[in-house]
Formats: sequence, C-alpha cells, structure tokens
Amino acid sequence: MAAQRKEVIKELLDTNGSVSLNELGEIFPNISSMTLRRDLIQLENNGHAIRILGGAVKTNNIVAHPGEESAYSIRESSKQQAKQIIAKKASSFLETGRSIYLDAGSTIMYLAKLIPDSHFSLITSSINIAQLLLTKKFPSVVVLGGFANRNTLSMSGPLTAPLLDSLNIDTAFISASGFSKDDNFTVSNIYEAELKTKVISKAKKVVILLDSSKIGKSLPYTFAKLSDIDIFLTEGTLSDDMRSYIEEHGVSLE
Amino acid sequence: MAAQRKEVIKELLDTNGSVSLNELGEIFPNISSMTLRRDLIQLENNGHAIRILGGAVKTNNIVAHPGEESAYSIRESSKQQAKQIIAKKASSFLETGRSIYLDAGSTIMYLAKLIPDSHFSLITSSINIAQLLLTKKFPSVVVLGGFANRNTLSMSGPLTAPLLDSLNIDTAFISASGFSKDDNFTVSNIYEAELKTKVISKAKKVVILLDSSKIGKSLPYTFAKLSDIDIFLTEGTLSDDMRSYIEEHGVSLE
DNA sequence: CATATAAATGTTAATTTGTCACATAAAATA
DNA sequence: TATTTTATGTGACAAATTAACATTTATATG
Repeated sequence: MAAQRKEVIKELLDTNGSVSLNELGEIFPNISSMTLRRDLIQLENNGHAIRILGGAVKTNNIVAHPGEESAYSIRESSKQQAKQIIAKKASSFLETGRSIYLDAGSTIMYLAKLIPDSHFSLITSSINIAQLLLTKKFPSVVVLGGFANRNTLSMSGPLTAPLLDSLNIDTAFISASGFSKDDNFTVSNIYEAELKTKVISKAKKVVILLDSSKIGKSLPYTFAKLSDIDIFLTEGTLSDDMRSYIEEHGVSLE
Repeated sequence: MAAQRKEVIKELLDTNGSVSLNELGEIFPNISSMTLRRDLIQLENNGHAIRILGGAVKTNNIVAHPGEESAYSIRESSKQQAKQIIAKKASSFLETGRSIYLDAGSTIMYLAKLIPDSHFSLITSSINIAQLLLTKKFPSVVVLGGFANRNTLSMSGPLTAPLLDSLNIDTAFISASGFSKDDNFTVSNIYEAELKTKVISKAKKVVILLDSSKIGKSLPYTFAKLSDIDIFLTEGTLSDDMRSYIEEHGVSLE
C-alpha cells in the first residue's frame, strides 16, 4: 500500500538523513522506480525532503516531542489543547532582539513552536526544545549544559549554574509541576528546582506557564514563590479564591 | 581565478539559497561546465552546499543530522557502512565505569548506538547523541552547553570550555572532517576545533574515527596533530606511505 | 631562467539519472 | 455496475553526471 511505503521512506530519511533510489529499489523490489521517484517528489512537495541526484535528503523536519504522533486519550488531548492556549498567550510576551529563557516542558515546547523565525537570543536547558529551535534560521540558540535527565530530556545540576552566570535574561518562560497556596511553584527534582530558581533570579521578567490540572498540587521542591514572578498564564477558570490570592501578590494573571 | 569564482558562487548560494549550473554557465561564459561542477563538488565537501540535479542548494536550508559537512549528501550514504565498521572497532575501546567523551558526528552516532546499557559516564556536545544516549537506562549523561550550531546540532564556543574544566575524561572518541599530512586533523568551524583541542588535552586516551573518504582532505582549522592522539580508526586500506607516516608518529592504526 | 611538478581547467564519450506521455490496474464513488 | 479518480508501470527520450584523458596555467627548484 502506498501510505505505508511512504512511511517507511520517511523513517529511512529520519534515521539516515538520506535515501537513495537504489536503496529504495532494494527495499521495495516490486515497486517501479518511477513510483519510488514519485514518492520522493511528494515528500519534497510536503517539505519533508529535497531531492538530489539519485535520491533525497531530509529537510527541516523535526520529530518534535515524545509521543507527538501517537494517539492520545481524549483527556490527554484536551490537555494538549490547554497547553497550546497557554503557549499562545505567552507568545505575546516575546520581543525581538531580547534574550529569552525557555524552560523544559511540553507547554514550553508549544511556545517554542510559536516563536517567529527572527533575531532572538534563546537559551534553553531542554534538548528537545533546542532541537526545535535549531530548525529556525535566525535566532541564536544557547543550550545549558550539565547532567541530563532521562525523563525531562533537560540538563540541570551543579555544572549548569556556572553557565548561567555569563548570560543575561530578559524574559524567562518557566513551567512548574504544581502550584499550591502553601508551597507555591513546585517540581519533583531538586536540581531542576535549583536551576529554575537561579534562572528566575536572573530574569528581568518571569512568566509562568501552567495548565490548570496542576493547580492545587504540590511536589517536593519549591523553586519560586508568587512574589518572585511577574506573569501567571493558565487556561482554565480559577476559583475566585485562588484568583484573588494570586493577584494580591502583585502577579498579573492571564 | 578559482578562489574568486568560488566566492561568487557561495554568495549566490547565500542570497538565493540555490544555484543552477545553467545560471553559472551564463555568469561564467568562458568557464567549462566541468569546472563549475567541480566547484560545486568542493562546496559540497566543505559543507556549504549540497548538490542536486542541475545545481546545488545551500545547506543551512536543510537541517541536520549529526555530523559533519557532507552528511546529507546521497553520495555519502554509501559511507554509512564504513562508518558502522569504524564504530564497531571503536566499541572495543569502551570500558565500563569510565568517563567517555563522545564528539559530534555521524560516525560517533553509530558508536553511541553500540554502547552497552551499563554504567558509563558519558559526556557529549551533540544534541542528537545526547538524545540517543538518554534512551538507555544506566549511563549518566552530561551534555556540554554553549552556542548551538544549526548544522552540526552540537554546542561549542566560549561558554563551552569552562564546563570541561570540572570534568575528567578517560577516553575521548573524536571525529574529523579531514586528515592530511600537512594539516593533520581539520574541521571547518573554529569553535568546534577549539573544543576538540581542549577535549583532547584533557583526555587520557584519544581515539580518532575517520572514514577513508576524508583522508587527504584538509579544512580550514587544525584541531590536533598526530602526536596528540593515540588511536586512529578507519575502514579502508591506506597507502603504504600514509600508513607508515601515521605509525611513525606513535599512533596505533586500526 | 629553464625545467620539472603540481594544480586547475577543458574535452569528449559512456553512463546514469530523470522526465514525459501514455497504458494499465486498483480503488473510490455514484 | 458504470464511471471517475488515483496509483502504478513502461519505454523512449532528454538531460545531467561521471570518468578518463588532454591541455593549459601556476609554482617550485636547481
């Protein structure tokens, strides 16, 4: 079947960076070269590849996030939508020419996708986000090094802090795993908490992105109190109680 | 003159994103198409372009696979096997418990795939390799931060060096874009050259991985001389001349 | 300065790759 | 079932690329 064949070709492109028509001919012995050629033409038209003599090579096509392709439960997909809404709100705080910190996390990933291809100085500790940002032409991208965490695909720990010392941050977009009245912004990993704290202390403006499912939750490590941040973005409707609590602390809530 | 012509072609590539041989033929009416072709081949070898049917396109339009310059060319895809052979050889130098540096580059990517899921301390400047390593359960992974390069998907530059100061390296696996008698190990990017030099100076044992197509080529920046390295891995058969030259310098050749 | 050597360029034929137009088969739709 | 639409196959032809060799131009070097 055609669609399946194209999937295989796309995967080959992803893993090897390129495919030759000869290879394809060996993989699909009873498909004519003309058809394989046409497959590549399609991939080229879709922007997945560009054809070169004898085959094709992959273009700016990134596998953005873990599980992007796979089917989501309705519940999960509604979260995705929430994250996109939040990312959209956050994008209005982007200013060309500024130095911007992008935290790890899928909400921030959506924001990263919305960043226009223009002259920003982008700083991130996330491997995935770095990879996405590098598909753009203009922004400069600095990746914070350090110990890499398998779960978050981001760096933190003692090696990371020194790098930050020589960087200035205009706006930091930060995510959290929990927000509660008692503990405010929390995560489950102490190194990531330390990093976020440090970034927040350096940033002129701090924007928190938090989907409403995380509100009311508390995890082991607090990295910031309400007074440390400037803008709180979420998608749902908060209780009046929570809303006034946040705004009382001088935080702009959207 | 040749150099000037290549400059013009490079500019054309930069401004238009692509050039066709027909265009070039009109711009340089008294230069044979063969020569123009050879110019494009050079640009491809230097990583500035990739050739397509009838011309070439700029590489920055294409996003990267780990690796050096011409990793995208179909003509290189035949080298994948060579790279795997080299990676296989290199894997015999892996020792559990050691601190290992993995350079950026597709040959090293193959090596990364061969690393057993066990307790290594792995250090890398490559985003792709980091991502691959993080799929394993046991090794600890440190990513070097710094300015990210769109083409190689790896970090280098002034922010990167300080991170290395606090790390020890038992064995460093390094790739190069060229090796020649005159210049020894070369790459096309000065920051990457600096990083490799620094890594080599810190490593107790240095293993170079180089597929034979790169032998005899020279790029702008030398990052190491033969005397700096311990083991030279390649797949093809070298000329007796080259072989003895390498071994005379006390380098183990496999 | 002359000559040897290397590097760059030109020429051509053979080979490879690509395109086009049309035929056929398969799938979708009415 | 008939009718479109879509996907695939075929082969002749055009175009681009390669490879091998010839020629020119630059560069050493005695």
